[in-house]
Amino acid sequence: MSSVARAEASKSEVSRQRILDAAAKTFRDKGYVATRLQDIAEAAGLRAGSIYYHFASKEQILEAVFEIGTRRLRGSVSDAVDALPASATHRERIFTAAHSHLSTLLAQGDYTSANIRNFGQIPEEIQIRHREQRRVYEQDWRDLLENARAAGEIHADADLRVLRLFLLGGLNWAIEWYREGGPVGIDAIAETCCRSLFDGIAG
Amino acid sequence: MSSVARAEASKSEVSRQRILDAAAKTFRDKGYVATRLQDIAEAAGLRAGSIYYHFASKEQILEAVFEIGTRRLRGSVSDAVDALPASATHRERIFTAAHSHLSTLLAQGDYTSANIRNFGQIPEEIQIRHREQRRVYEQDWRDLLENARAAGEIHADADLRVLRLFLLGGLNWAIEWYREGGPVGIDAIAETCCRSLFDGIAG
DNA sequence: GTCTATAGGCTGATAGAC
DNA sequence: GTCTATCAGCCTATAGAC
Repeated sequence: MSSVARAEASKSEVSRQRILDAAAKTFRDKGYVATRLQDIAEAAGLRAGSIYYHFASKEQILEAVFEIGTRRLRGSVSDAVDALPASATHRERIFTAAHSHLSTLLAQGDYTSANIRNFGQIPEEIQIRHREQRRVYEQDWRDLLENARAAGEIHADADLRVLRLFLLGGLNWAIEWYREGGPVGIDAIAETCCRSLFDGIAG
Repeated sequence: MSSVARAEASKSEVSRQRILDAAAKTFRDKGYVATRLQDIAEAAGLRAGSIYYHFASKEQILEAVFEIGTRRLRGSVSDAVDALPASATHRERIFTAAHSHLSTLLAQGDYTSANIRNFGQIPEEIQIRHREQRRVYEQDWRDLLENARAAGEIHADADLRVLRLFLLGGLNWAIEWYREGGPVGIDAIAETCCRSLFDGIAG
């Protein structure tokens, strides 16, 4: 009976999800162009031709992965910051946001890191279509930093744009070197980066 | 007469150089896999087939670009730091290194940025072959930071590994957003990042 | 929904003329 | 040294059976 307001996902949705998961992982690891439909199909447990029942083209898979990646990132960070008590300092908010950003990137699936790693090298048309979505997330960060400065928690003459790009860039870069089970955990990275940036490393 | 101890480059060397320049730029912009021999040939002013007089394969072009990229980066940074007076503080050394790193990345050709942008997504075999070269450059940075800490210019309990990866990552990330003639220059970026990291941004 | 089979286009690489 | 011509292989996408 299809009228059960379906409590569980349809077969189609399950496959679609498997394809997206596999694509995100492979895009992240090898890059979009180097990824073959066959790679995605193998990892998703079906044949390459079957993908076209769910997606019209390889590009559409990329766009879906990107869309999910940015949405999840923004969602995680927003949720984490919103969960803080109203009494939280701006510094605490920024730390929480940074931690959530890093955690989403490194531990919560490949959509976000696939997005970040491939964005600069994909066809311009697709970049343009997804730039707006990115801008929204960046705006969240602008607000975080500006509010902190307005409250006097960041000194008045700081260049917030470069600061934002530097902080997020340094965190994003962890994609290139972080390994699960390695010498440093996600908490420690977020902690070190934020504390260093706020308090300085000078002895 | 070929015995003039050749003051100018041979025709072959000129073409080889043109190919490498074109390849570095295209690898940087579109990525290694998405770059066609034809793209390189067009930018270098010859036909795709002619490339094989100079290189045995596309992979060999990549390896040459990588080798040059890392060598130039290390050379620039070393030269800049060595040019400082012996009286320079460790902080000045680190700033100079950061500035030179950034400058090489953003203003001095595409070899270094092609390397940095593609490294994580190329075949593992090539990664391994070039990892040693990278390690040498990273060691330069380890030394810079450790010397600074030993001299008391970085506080004693700092996690230098994460700090190094954070700083270099934040600088490397500028590849993704820096535009020549944009609102912020290279000097300003290096200055903001280093000063923020050393002195902190807390108000 | 997923399969197999294959069309159609592109690209890295080679061969031989000049 | 560089060209043209071409081969061989691969990969996206489609068609039709089940």
